[in-house]
Amino acid sequence: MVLQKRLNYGFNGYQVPVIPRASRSARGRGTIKKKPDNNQIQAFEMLASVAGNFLQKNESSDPKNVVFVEDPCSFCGTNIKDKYEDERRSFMRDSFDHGACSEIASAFVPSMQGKHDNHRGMGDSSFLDNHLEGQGQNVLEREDERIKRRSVNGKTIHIKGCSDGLIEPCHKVSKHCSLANNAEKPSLECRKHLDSFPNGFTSRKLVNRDDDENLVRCTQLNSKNNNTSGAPPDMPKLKDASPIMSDENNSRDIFEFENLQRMYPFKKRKFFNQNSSSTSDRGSQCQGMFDSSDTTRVNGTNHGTSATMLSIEESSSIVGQQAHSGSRACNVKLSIKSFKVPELFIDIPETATIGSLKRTVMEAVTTILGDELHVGILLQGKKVRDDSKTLIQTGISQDDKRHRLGFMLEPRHTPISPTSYNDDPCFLTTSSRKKLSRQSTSLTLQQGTYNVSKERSMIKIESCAKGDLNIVSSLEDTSTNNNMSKCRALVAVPAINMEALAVVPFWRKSGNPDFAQRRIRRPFSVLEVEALVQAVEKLGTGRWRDVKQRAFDHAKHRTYVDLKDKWKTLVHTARISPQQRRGEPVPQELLDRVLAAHAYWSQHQCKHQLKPL
DNA sequence: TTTAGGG
DNA sequence: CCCTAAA
Repeated sequence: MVLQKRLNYGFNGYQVPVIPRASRSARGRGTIKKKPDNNQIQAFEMLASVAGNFLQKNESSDPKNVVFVEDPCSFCGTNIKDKYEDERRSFMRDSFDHGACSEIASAFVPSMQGKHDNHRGMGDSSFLDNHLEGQGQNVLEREDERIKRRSVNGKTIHIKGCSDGLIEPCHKVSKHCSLANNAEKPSLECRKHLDSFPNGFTSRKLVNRDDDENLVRCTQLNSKNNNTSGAPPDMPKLKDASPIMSDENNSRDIFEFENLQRMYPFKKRKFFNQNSSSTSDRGSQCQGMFDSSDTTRVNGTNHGTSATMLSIEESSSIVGQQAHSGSRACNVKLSIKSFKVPELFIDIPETATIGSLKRTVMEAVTTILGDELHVGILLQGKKVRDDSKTLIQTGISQDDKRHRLGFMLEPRHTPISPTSYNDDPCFLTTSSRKKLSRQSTSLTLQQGTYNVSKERSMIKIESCAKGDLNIVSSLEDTSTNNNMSKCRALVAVPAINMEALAVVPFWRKSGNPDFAQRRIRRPFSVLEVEALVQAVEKLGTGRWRDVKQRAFDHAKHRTYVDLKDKWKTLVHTARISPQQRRGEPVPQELLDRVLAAHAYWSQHQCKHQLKPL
């Protein structure tokens, strides 16, 4: 079926980090490959998809067919609006107070369209405040006003009650989607779902309900449909309900299905279209959720192009699909590009027990993920099971940056193959990883750069969008020069996939390539070039380690491979005309020396001996 | 781990 | 800069 195809397509885009080559070829630099934070983003996007659904309007080709659900839902027995508002407030209170990413705020503030910029840093309190105080109020308390506003925008919003179950609508969606073109009938019923964000996102009440199988299903993707190599991502499993749908239930999931898959193609294309992202641009990858139900939200540069499912610009978080909405039944006019989970700070004494650490982390994470999960802790790849040990006893101290502490979110009721990740979580077999990952999210403690008091270990939890990791890693480079190196960033790596929600944190060395991040680009300065030239003149072109040691021993970010590469480019640069050269101009004198040295050492095999030039 | 080269 | 075969 078409939907499945599209879904899998999207998943593949995520699963298989194909982005790199394609994007890299565009410019050959500043692109990302197998970024760990992509996975993170994915994961949280999955969450976002639920959250986003709340705001999503699933507009048909006819913008008039925008429907909101207002009345209490008989299924959940809750007034959606009230519930949403409660959740929103709770979320805001719990999260934003701690410097949550502003993007989240926007996610909860549908009326702030157009006000969201990329590059919003975390903890942009003023930004948050503004919207929380101002427009945030509009979300529900002033629903009518919002409706008015929308109406002014030429859209008619119908408010309709949710009279039946939350799930039932799902199976109707496909129909409605197909009808969407005709603007016959908006997928009204679907909206019940969509608009019940709290139910899907933070509300465990609903999810926990034993009789709420349907709802659970609706927040899951059909894992059976992994008919391609890539395992489809999944929502974090908030409940140990069966994520597997029976055939008869299949249609029910179409809706969520749709919403999720909708997102992926965009994401995928985004990367492919990321034709000029410089390193610094990656900081902008931290995006929030946006309500782009209003077409005014559409970013002018990334929509309306022929790339129906393609266009997502780096800086935009939502892509309007006006241009082709009419030609595709199920196209929605918005997509969540990325979703940032607010950072959480955990300040815990070293003498605290592992158990308390777990609980603390759990508390924080629970705010977002719901509390049907518990935290597992990995240290050096091994699970720490003894809750009574103290952190220090376990080897978790602020002074040791290398202990590589990892946190996992695991479903309470789902036994996780102990052998699998006990031995080495980084080398899970595909199958075992699938088992694990289905309901697990991993949080990894990575070296970071946060200040911490001497007596306490401050662990920063943050979901990382691309930019974040970038920041972290770049700070790492300079950590030796500041006093921040003793801290760590706890990076949430919710690699949530349908089939493979990897528990695997990111030991780069462990060989898991999915968690590698391209280093930031650092052009060589003339001084560096000079040092390099001088060293090569002395040592030759085949002893890069020595060159490194000799001239760049203190430049942690310059590896001998870097130096070798630089020499390569220097030779090339020296051979081309000055007009063709780019970047900071290298003095001709240096380039001459490069050629000379290169020529010399080409003749004289630099056999481990210092040869005078 | 390093080197050497292609991408 | 990345990725890797080879050494």
